[in-house]
Amino acid sequence: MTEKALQQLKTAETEKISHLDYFNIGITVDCVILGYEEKELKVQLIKSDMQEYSGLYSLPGDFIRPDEDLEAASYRVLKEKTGLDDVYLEQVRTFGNIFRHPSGRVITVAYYSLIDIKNHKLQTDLNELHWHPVNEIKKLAFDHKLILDTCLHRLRQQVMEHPVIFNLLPEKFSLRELQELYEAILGVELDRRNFRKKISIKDWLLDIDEMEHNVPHRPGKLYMLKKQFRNKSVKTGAVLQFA
Amino acid sequence: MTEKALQQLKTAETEKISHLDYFNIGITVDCVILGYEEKELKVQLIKSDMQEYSGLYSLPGDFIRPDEDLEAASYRVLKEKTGLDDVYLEQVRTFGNIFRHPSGRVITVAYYSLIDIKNHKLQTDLNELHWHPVNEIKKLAFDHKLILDTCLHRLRQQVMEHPVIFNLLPEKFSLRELQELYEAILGVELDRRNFRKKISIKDWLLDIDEMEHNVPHRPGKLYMLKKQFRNKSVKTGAVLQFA
DNA sequence: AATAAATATGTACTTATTACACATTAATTT
DNA sequence: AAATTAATGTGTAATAAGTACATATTTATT
Repeated sequence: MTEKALQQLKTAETEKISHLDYFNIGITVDCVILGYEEKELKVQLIKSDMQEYSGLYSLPGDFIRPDEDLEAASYRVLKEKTGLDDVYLEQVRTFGNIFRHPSGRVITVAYYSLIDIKNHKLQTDLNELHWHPVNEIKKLAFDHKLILDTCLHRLRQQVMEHPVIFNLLPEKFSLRELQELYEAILGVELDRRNFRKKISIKDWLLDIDEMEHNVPHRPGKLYMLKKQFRNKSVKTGAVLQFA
Repeated sequence: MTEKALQQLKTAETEKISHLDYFNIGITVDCVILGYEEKELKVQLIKSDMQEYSGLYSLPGDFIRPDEDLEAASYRVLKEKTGLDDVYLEQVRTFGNIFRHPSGRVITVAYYSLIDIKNHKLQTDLNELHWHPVNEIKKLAFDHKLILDTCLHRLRQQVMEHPVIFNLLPEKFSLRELQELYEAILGVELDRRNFRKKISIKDWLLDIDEMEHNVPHRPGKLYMLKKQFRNKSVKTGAVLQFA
């Protein structure tokens, strides 16, 4: 923003556009909270109780407080809705069409978060949020279907380049579980041998010399993500990548 | 955003957080306007006239008007600053740290734009913006260095996957010019033969059977980008890519 | 006419991707 | 206890993509 714009603002009360008008835009964060269960990618949704969208679900979100960073606002929403605070979270895009919200001008910054549904700290009873398989979602309140699709698109990009997918799995997992998760996110079938070769080349995994338990077939080996690849955000330091 | 948040807002005047507080956040767009000239990537900057940042340059930007879409706001800034309106423009990220702006709480949505410096419609005399080679920029006002770096990082990603780079070139260009542009953006040297092979495989270019003029060496052939690859935004339809 | 500087082009080598089959192990069934 | 089932675990050949590298050609300049 230029000084010119600020001057405009400071003297705005004497002009047509009033000072207040510039601040008459609400700004929120919306969170696409993703989990993985029963070979499906799922998202937390709440039933919209706005008349305009009765019967439709919407994404959890809230206004950004004037004394709160963007990331702090989305972490707060996450903590309120899931009880979790040490989670992967990434900004995706800001949505600001004039008529996107029936109650007035509201611009929203969309984040997506990846959590382990089996995390024992996860509390789903804090509110009226429930898991919904993303593939079954046809329509959402507001522009939330667009927001969801944009986040899923970004997730698919990230997954091909960075080890972010592990945030959706328990600490220990088998190669089969990992492959099924890739397949669920990318919507493709992968060849087991080629998949294992590719993962092996990445050198992300630690063989912890344990086996699966309670599976109705021959148990597979368990692995963990090496510590140096654990990420709570891809963006951390990312702008320095080419510096 | 949930209905609960709206309820909170509607009844806010009876509570500690006043209704006005929620709207007491300014929201702007900032534009990283990029061009290419003399084998260098350049960005349009204006000298900051804020006391806090005297002597430093900053990115062009402005407040979003209450009746204006996000994209409309950034197109408006672009049109005001360059006279151009048919340009490549893409949202990159929203920056909202509490103290990023000395005059108050201002959240900004960053866009980057790619323009052809030799476009005859370009008017650089509309304002006090000037081109600065991005590699020589060490410090900017506000958090604008971070915004610039984030946009450049995104540009480098896009360039590897999509034919966006052509927005920085005149309609007709030689393979040498194209290669030098890739080298400037990616900060690497490329092998001429391998580069040409890769470009040829992409099948982006139309051989228009013309040669360079006024070059102090053997002229090369000129090419154009095929029409179907002309993009004013990578995001157009992108969310449907995996649908 | 000679020189300089850039264009234009192809091949061998290495690395990555894809397609594909069989022996092994543990749980389950008979 | 033996047979069956269902998944794990592994390797190789074929193809495609990426990398390294040199020479003849064309135009402008000297």
